[in-house]
Amino acid sequence: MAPREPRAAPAVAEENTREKILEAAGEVFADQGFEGATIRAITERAGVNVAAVNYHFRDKAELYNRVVLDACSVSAAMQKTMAEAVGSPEARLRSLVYHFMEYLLDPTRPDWRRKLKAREMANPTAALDELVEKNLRPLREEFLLPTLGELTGGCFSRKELSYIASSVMSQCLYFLQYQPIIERLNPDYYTPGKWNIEEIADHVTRFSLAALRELTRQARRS
Amino acid sequence: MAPREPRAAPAVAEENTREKILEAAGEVFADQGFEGATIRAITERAGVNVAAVNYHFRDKAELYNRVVLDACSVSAAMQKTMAEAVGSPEARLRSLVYHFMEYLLDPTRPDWRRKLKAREMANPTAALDELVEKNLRPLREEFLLPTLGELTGGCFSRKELSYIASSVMSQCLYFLQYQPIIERLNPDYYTPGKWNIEEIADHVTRFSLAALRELTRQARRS
DNA sequence: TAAAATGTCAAACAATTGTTTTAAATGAAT
DNA sequence: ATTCATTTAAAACAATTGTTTGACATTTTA
Repeated sequence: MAPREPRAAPAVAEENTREKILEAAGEVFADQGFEGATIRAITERAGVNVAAVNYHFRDKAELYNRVVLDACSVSAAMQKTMAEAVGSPEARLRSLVYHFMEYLLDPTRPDWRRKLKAREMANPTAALDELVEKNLRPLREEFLLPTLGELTGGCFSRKELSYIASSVMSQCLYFLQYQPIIERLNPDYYTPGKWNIEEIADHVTRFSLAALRELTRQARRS
Repeated sequence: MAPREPRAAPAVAEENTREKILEAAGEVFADQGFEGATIRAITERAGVNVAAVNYHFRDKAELYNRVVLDACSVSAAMQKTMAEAVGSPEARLRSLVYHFMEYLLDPTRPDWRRKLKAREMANPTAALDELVEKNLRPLREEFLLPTLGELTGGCFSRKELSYIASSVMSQCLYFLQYQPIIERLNPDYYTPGKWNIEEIADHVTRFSLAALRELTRQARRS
């Protein structure tokens, strides 16, 4: 029997069984993937009964969906800081890049969220659609593209701007998705788990702004 | 269900069972991942018996290893074209980007290689070490970093150059790894499965060269 | 030609999978 | 105290998993 709407206060003592499952499932799914993770591994780590998953969530698939959406949902805090971004287009781009990277790499949160995002992007399920529509597309359409348009003074078509936006976003995403490669390729100045977000965001912004300035200059010349 | 094959003569000569398994395993592993793929799905697609996998390969794990290493090995052709790259640093960077993207996206080969690479990078096994050491590091150390050094006239430290190299590579890798996102984000000018490598490589090169030129100019000014 | 070797197959194996069932607790409402 | 929905737990379920078995057919070897 499925749990009904919280009409009244939760009957039995701990509502935390559900939360314990979500937390444990995040770790196991990130490590083993959807197929590799077993309900028994999840419930064991959570210290609850096997049947709890099918009770609190319809089945394994819905549990996975819930976990992915929770892990990928952009925090309200970031939404706000981006919406509030003011000042010169350069400053706005810098703020955008910084907060996007902060969202991607957030070192204050357990690392399984990063793994799960990477896994989902490399091997998408239905959850990716929501991730794109709710997080990435608004970021791009409402903040990134307009800002890039300003920075280039309307010199470029939408398609060209789209490519440029990809170049900016790709640099941010690189440090999320390719962490296993970066660890191997740059062991000299990369210490695992400790991202220098400030430094990375600074480079990405500088590199991108430099490209934009030069591209605009070239476009104006012709 | 006994399709009753026409007494297919199985004997010593038929080495192609092994090849059929490898090909089918590539597709299934790319689609379902290691855990999600079942030996029965593989052998069914290959049109061979279930026991064939355990006969020709020790077990499922060894089959996966064999498939991944085959898929990720860089072609000798690309090694050669990169080694032969001559001309101005700008031309060399362009050639580098183009051939790297060609290696990543190679549309003449079945798409499961791309998927498998993406999967491996997001969720590395021991095979990733070989991929990095044999493919990515030589590319970076022998071709990318020296070329970038020339283009910036020695204005930057190794660490700064390393960041710049990351920016260039990230743009290339983006179109490999984030294909599911690109499909959703840019349905207007992206047609699934048909990459315009020429166009993408052209943009990446132009964007990167523009950034390098402006960055160098700024560095010289101070 | 006889015997060993090789490759393939259907069938069965033991283990594990996600899920369901059944029953026992628990706390709030009557 | 009784009722009742909600939550947990143990056991059983049917299906699927990777792997092994043993027989059969073919080739190679001697």
